[in-house]
Amino acid sequence: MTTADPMRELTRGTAEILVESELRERLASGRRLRVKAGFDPTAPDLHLGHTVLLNKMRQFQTLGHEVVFLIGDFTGMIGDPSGKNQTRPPLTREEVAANAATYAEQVFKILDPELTRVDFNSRWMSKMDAAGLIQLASRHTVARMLERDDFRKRYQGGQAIAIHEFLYPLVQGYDSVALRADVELGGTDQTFNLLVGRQLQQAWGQAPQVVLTVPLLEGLDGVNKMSKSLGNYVGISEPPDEIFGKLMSISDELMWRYFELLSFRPLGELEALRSRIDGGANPRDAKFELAVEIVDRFHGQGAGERAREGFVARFSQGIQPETMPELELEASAEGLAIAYVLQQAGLAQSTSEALRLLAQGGVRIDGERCEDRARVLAPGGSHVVQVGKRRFARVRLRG
RNA sequence: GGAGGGGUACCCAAGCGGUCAACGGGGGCAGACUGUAAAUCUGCUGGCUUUGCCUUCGUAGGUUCGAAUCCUACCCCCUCCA
Repeated sequence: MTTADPMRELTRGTAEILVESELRERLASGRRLRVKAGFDPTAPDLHLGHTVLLNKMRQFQTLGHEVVFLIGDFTGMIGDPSGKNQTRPPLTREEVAANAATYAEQVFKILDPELTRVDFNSRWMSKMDAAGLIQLASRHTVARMLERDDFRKRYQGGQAIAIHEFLYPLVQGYDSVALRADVELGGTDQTFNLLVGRQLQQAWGQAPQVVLTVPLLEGLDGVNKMSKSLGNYVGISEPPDEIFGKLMSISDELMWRYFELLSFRPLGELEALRSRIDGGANPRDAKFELAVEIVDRFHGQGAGERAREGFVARFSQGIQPETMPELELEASAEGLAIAYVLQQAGLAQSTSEALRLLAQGGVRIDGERCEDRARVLAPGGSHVVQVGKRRFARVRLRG
């Protein structure tokens, strides 16, 4: 990343920068900027989609700016009953602390701990009294609140909007006032809230923060946003082989999107890589580079290369992986039916499904395809069972 | 308050007394082809002690030899009128 034109990298993969000229001015001032991003205090289990924002924070750190990782514990301790989350139970102080620790563990694989300030908005919000809150509320209008898409739809649709729901954007915006933020980062779904911050800062006589939003990362299917519930995600705590394998399964098109949003490699390098592929090089090798980089990031230097070697051995040469889930089953004298074993190993949801997989040739035992639904594994043995191309388990039969 | 339409497997959506574990599409899984790509093609897609049995079509009852299909009550959703 060159310091010659930081804007080029900072603009990379952004959805919107409001206002871009202001960002240029602040960067040009040479001042160390305070960059803020807010996070839910609920238990985090981060996937690559979340890291798009973290990567952007990291870029600012690399350029020498101060990054504030703000945990919205104040609202979390009250409990937010709004919107879809019908009843989100309030978090205790201990839970917030525990979640913050979990965040730190994951987040510092990307962010530089030395340059990150972890803060909690309860630090100032818990001190604000009713008068202060009303004063805060007086700085914003109902009409502007109703500009927010979901509020507007609910209002027009005759659905209830509780007063306190208006207070959340205000609190979030006030965080920027309290921190005197120069820049706030967030997902595109946060645009409205981030803009409230701008407005409130002006009301408090501060220069309004620059708002920079990043897009929601597409999941492995390349269509929907990455989310745990859709199952199209790569968790940053997953084992190296898993992360590597998942990344290898994405389409070539999506690969470039991931390079843009997830890779730390400078844009110039990516352009060079792209032209090599356009010139006829195997896109798979580019995908290797992406996967190695990502695995290294979360499992340490060298882990990516080991995952790549394992991957090549397994899929290009058909060798079994070294590590796989293991389990031990109690077997009777006559042994255990293969369908039952598959189900117990978690390779099939039910014995019916296991039988279907057998019929379709999707099952291998110790590397040999098995289509015999009546196959029985004898007690005392140990076998590697496999479903499809990438799901394995080592099963020992006690008996 | 009145009139009408609808609730079917992960999602959409047929079926309207037996041949329905339920057409078709999507999604998912497996196979072929590959670069474990994509696209394409093929098969599968409720459960089980699996050549048979058990449980599913909003909920609870009922009619019938037999119901997702008919009847009754109830719950929920949508549209129109007031």
